Amino acid sequence: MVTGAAEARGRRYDPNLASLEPICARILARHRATIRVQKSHVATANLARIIGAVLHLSAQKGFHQTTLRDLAEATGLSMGGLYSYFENKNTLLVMILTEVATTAEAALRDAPDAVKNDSVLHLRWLIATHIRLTEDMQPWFVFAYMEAKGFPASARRIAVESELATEQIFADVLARGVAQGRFRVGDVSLTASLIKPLLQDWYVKRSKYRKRRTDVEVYIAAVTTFVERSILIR
Amino acid sequence: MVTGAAEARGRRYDPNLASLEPICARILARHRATIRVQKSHVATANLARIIGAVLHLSAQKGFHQTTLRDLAEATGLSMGGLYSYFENKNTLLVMILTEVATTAEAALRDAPDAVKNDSVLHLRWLIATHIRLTEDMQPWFVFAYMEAKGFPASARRIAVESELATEQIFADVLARGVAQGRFRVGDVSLTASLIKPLLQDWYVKRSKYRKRRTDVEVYIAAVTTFVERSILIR
DNA sequence: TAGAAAACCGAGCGCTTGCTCGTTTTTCCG
DNA sequence: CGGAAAAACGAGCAAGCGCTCGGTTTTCTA
Repeated sequence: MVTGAAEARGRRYDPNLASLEPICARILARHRATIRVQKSHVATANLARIIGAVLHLSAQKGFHQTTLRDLAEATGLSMGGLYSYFENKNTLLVMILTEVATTAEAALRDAPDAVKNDSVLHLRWLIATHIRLTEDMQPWFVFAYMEAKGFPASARRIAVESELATEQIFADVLARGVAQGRFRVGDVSLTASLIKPLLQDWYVKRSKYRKRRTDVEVYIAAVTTFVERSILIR
Repeated sequence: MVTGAAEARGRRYDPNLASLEPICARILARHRATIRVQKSHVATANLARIIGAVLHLSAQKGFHQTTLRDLAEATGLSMGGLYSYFENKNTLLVMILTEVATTAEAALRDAPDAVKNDSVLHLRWLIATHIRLTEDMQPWFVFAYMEAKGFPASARRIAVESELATEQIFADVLARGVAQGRFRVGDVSLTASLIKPLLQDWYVKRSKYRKRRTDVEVYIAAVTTFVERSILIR
């Protein structure tokens, strides 16, 4: 069971992808035009504090219930100071959503060639990478998952399209595996939609698994086994 | 594949469980002490309008973003009129959460005896019943799933405990099936936690499946096949 | 180290929110 | 039909919201 896990474990995604400061440097670059603070290291550091606080507070009471006064207190900045980093509260939401979407896509499309050539290994790699990435960026993914609703259609679309893009990556691998006679799958895209929630459960219900002391790698192994028993041709 | 679906399909849950008016009659009974409107049919009818509107508006913009003025307009009642049916906005949330929790538990514990005796049939029945129930009460379950967070710990506990109760029902059947030599399952409670998100996906991402024209029964069959291939001993 | 530029500050503005309460309308029944 | 009980009404209140802007502090450089 889960043979070849070693190969799949071999190369992970770039760790810079999932660390707060590098992410905020990328956000800064993307929003250079509207962020009024000039010095990059100051801007990056404060963005990290702001977004860290947004993620933390939103996880507790939700984004809408998080006020800018809460945020000021948590970051040590003032009301006015905050507004040098974003033009309005919605911008904050969009910053996070787009960053989650692009990071997820970048990480999942970056499989090593050796893995890409073998659909079984590739699926295994995708499962492991998705779970590890969302483990490292748990607050980000929870935020994108929970707060996307009820917002400017533009923001919602980012989240929905990202979800579909991820699903499509899985569907492609499934289709390839079927063509190669490795997988037995009735409806490829429906099966991909069944795998997705197995991956999402890890970050959406993270506290449940923490309480049960379920390890990430144990969860990865469980999902992998569960999926492979279901679709692998032996 | 999915043989014996006929038996499992034989008896469904009581349809009164999932219809708006009967549910609101139950809510009325539970909150008789605090609801100031005396006549039962008036109270039930208006409760149905109020809660229907809450579910509808919350699905669009979230519970917190739904104002009592929105609610007044949607129901045709006045601000003051609304307050004859609940003491504050949180009560509305608690009403819905508790009703979802008790209904889910009642429906899932109500398997026919013939089904209960066979762990494979029982698991099949649980999957089908869960998906059908959440299909019929989709707005309710989405509400409980999305809005539970960031609220008086009491309300959150209702949701979390309900989730665990459901999971336990599945775990029990899995354990029985393992004991009877019908299922091969490494970790019973971990497997139960993997089945749960497969069921939840149906109502959480309902619009995605609607867009793809995936039928409920097709989804039930897909989940059943997926799970059984994974754990059934052939 | 002086002075300009960059960063930060926070009281205050207009507006919305949950909720109340004195009043009006509707319902019911002798 | 009349009058009391039940139900519904909606303007108004205090509190809290996102956001601004004139002023202060910090940082950099010449």
